[in-house]
Formats: sequence, structure tokens, C-alpha cells
Amino acid sequence: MKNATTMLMENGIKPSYQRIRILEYLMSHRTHPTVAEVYNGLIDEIPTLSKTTVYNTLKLLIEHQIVNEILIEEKEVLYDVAEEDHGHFKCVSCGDLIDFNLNEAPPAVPTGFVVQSVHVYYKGLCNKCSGKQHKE
Amino acid sequence: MKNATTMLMENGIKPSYQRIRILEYLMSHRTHPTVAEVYNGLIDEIPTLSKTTVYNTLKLLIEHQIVNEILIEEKEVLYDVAEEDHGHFKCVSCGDLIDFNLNEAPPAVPTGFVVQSVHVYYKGLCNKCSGKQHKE
DNA sequence: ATTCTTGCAAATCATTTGCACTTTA
DNA sequence: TAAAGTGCAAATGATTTGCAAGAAT
Repeated sequence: MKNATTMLMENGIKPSYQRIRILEYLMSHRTHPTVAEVYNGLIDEIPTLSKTTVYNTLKLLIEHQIVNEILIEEKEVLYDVAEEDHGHFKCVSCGDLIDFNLNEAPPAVPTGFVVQSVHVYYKGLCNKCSGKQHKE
Repeated sequence: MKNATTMLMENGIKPSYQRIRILEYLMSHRTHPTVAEVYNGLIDEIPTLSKTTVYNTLKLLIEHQIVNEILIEEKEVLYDVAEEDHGHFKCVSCGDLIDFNLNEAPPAVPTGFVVQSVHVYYKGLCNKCSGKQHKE
């Protein structure tokens, strides 16, 4: 995988110091961190960092499809570097969030996992909007 | 589909007036309403209804798997009466949320729809917790 | 110098909590 | 009259917004 600076530039995003560090954090922490975790993970090395910048940067990365948001926690959004298709398994007992492969049919969860509910959602353009191709 | 009172009783939930009306609202409004929409849809006929009761009741219905929560909006949770498996398609342009059938492989979105991203999540027990079978 | 980026503080808003009141068996 | 259910008001906490200061070209 390319380095953070290259990924930003290839997507037309000016690679500021904060943006590089936030994307690097996501690339090296594949634990679906929250905004707070990204912030806390960087604040020691970047004492001037603000949460607003973390929010702004994540929104920017999502708009450019470099990062996906995972809406599985009721209370806060998790973030994930966009890569191969994978699903997420959330344990309702311990709260762990585990990736699983989506390139098999049916998508296979690891051995020993008990699926209680399946949730699928797509995002894109509906039939009314796909003709216009314009957003907002 | 059974009526609301029957569904509640079959699941061991005491069918209070508020619970019946809230479940009836969900059964007759298959538009993935928010808490606020459920509340606003009932407040005229049940002037004493409180949002806390709507929250409490929805949580209870979810615990008994009568209702599913849809985590697709960033800001608020949507609710759906539990039925046949179906996925949700959110249009990033107009914001519409459309159901689609999951019982085909691959899951087919309606004609004219453009899928930009696929999100799948399962909930259940991970391998560490499935042996214990205990929650919380 | 103008535009982009950052960051603080305040505002917003969905959801939760504490507790008191009401209903039901 | 206990126990369960309801509801008000306040608290919580993630996210957004307005705006001023800083950095870059």
C-alpha cells in the first residue's frame, strides 16, 4: 500500500502535516478507531491538534473514498481505511469488532462465530438521481 | 402479520397502551422512522406520551427481536419491524432509503440504481464468547 | 494578499439517566 | 401495596458551527 502522502496527493488532497499523520494513524491502526481514539493517539506527538481537525480530515478522506465510516456502534462512528471488501462482525457479548471476508458466497464468518443478525446496506444513487449525476 | 398486542404477548412483553401504539405505528409505517418521527406521529393522539417511553419501548422491542435498528444515518437511528431479510439502499444524492431483496445472490438492487459502496455487518457472538453463552 | 487550513469555544441534538408519579395485578 | 411502566427534567457526549488566527503559494 502506498504511503499516506502519496495517497493524499493522488486524490487531489493537499498533504498537510495533520492530514498525513491522521491518515498514517488509520493505516497503521486497523482497529476501526473512533474520532476520539485517533485524536488521543496523536495528541502527544501533535500537541496542537484539535478534534475539529480530526473531524474535518476524516470527512475529507471519506468524501475522497480513502476512508470508510463504519456505522455499527450506536454511539459513535468508527473509521476504516478503504481496502478490499470486507464485512464486520460485532460480538454482542464482548463488543469486539472483527473483519471478515466478503469475497466468498455466502460471506463466511470465522469458525466458532454465531451470527444472530445480518445487516446489509448499500450507498449510491437511486434511480431518480442516477440520471442527474448531480449531488447536493 | 399478527396484530401488535399478539406480537407483544407472544414475546412475553406486557402489552401496555403505549407499547401497542408504538408497535402499531412501526407496523403501519414502513418508512424506517426515527424516534422523533414515532413520537411526533403519536403525540397528537397520546398527548401524555414522552420520548423516554418511545426510547424505552424501542429498546425493549429490539431486545426481543421484534424490531431492528438500522444504523445507516450518521445522526440518528432508524427503526424497522423485523421481517424477511432485506437490505437498505441509501441514495447519497436525495437521501432516500429504499429496501431491497436479500434472498437473491448477488443481492439485486432495483434497475437504475448505482451502487457506490457496500456495507455489511453481522451481530452475534464471537468465538471467545460463543462458548460461554452469557451476555453482560 | 488571498486562499486554504487549523483550532478554540460555543452550540446542537440524539440519547441516557435519575427520580418521582402513575398504573396494574 | 409492591412491582412494573411512564414521563419530566437534567445530564451526557458525539458531532457541528462560527469565527479568528496561522500557514502556504
